[in-house]
Amino acid sequence: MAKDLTTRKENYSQWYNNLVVKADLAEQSAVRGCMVIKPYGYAIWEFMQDALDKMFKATGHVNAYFPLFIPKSFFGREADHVEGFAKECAVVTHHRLMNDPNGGGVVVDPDAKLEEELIVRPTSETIIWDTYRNWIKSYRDLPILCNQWANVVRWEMRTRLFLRTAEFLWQEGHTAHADREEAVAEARRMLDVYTEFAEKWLAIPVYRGVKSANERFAGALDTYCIEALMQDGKALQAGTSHFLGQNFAKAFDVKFLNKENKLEHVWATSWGVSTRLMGALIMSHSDDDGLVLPPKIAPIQVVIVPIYKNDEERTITCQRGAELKQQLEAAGLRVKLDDRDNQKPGYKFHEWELKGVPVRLVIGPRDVKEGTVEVARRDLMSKEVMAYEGLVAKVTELMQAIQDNIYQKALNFRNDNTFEVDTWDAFKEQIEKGGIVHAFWDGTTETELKIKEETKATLRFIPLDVKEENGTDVYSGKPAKMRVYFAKAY
RNA sequence: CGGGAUGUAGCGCAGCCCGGUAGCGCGCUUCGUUCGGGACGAAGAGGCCGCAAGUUCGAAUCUUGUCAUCCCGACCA
Repeated sequence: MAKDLTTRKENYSQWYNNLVVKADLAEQSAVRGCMVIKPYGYAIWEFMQDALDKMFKATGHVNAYFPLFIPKSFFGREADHVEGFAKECAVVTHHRLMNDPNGGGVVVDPDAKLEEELIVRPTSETIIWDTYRNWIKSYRDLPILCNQWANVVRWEMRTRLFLRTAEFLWQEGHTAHADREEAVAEARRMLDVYTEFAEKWLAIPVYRGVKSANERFAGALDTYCIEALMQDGKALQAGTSHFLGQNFAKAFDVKFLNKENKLEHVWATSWGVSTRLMGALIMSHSDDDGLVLPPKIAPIQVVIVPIYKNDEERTITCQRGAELKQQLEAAGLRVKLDDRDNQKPGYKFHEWELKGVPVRLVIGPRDVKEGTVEVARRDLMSKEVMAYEGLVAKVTELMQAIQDNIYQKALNFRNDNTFEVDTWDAFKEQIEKGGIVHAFWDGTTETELKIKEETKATLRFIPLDVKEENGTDVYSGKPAKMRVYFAKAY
């Protein structure tokens, strides 16, 4: 176990907070609820951004940027939307500071009050749809497939590093379409993109589904989601894609002339993932020794640690290490040679394990003489001695093997912790223990809320293409047509 | 917004009950010895004790106020 890292069993939430800070991913800032993302954590986010951005572009999307500030009046236009976000908005009321004439330091200049307050965006539907009105006149202007990488602010009561911060980074796609079918297809397509990203890159298996009316995004007709299961048995919503219908087009008067020369409202989607994925990544794979990063998004994929007793040995092992680094980099790997002279090998081993580097190569004088290298895997915490010859190919293969193993392990955990239950007692008992529960639901919000009240479990999603079958609701005992998934969630 | 807790060196903490001018561990700096799983020795640097009043000859310590943060809930990506 890593020094000073709380174990998961001891206190899962403390383990998480501890790990985020110790692995140098992020730390609390001077501003309540806002974090500083440190270089190592930000590097992971950049790999996420890079992969997602490529996938967005491959599916025909382009990037744009819209303002941070939104006129207050915009929020009133869509009733559900304002209700959903009103309680967590940061509001700008003034535009100038001054020195307090009474010597109280810098104060807000009361003469600099804004005519209309500005809301720091909690999400950008309103400002974007106000803009789209000017962009869209004809069916020939559609579809619009825009994404933006941005920060947003939601004034949360209680925050946690990456999982829920007052300010967070995300991408938000906002698309406009000529008809309903195309918009629904777009929302579904982006759910596919998120699924692929979560599973192939982050090695996080996800369930795909649609939210109940109660859990739907404010202003959406349908909210599709990917849900992941964390190691403590709680679910985490990892991404959402919304079919917005014509709600925003109506609220912002966005119409187009169709082929029949008739004026119609535009159909919309929006979809996003955030730095919350960092939290999902950490909680899916990491252990009591620290982070476990899937090779595809690990800022450092291979770390090389030289072992030596004197200057001469230091020279030859570092030389061999540098040579190996060059070869690995030529093969496209991200490599760090840890030639610091002020730390002993043991210290370095623990540090890189804490930071989740997938593979560690150790080169001592013995290895140089015998043409070998010690190869250690972070995911298995195993090590073996391999020949220096042909090592590049072996390490390259290891990357995929580790990526697959991490995914498989998470998938097994997820499957082992998804339970089908048919009685209310079994439901309560299982929710208490943790995991995802698959049970019959009568389809009413009333039942959903009662279940939440009594067990704190929420209806996470209704599976896509859910099969209709007859059963009885696990709570109400009323006839039910389908099984859905419940869990306690982040 | 309810409940709990904490503010003393970069980090983690002790000292407070019983007032007398601040200490420990880690880290940091320099030198030497070390180096195949978190090294050791020696010598150093670093703090108006969250802030503001009050009591007192004297406050990290007592009183009052205030600010902030963290944790657990309710709400949310």
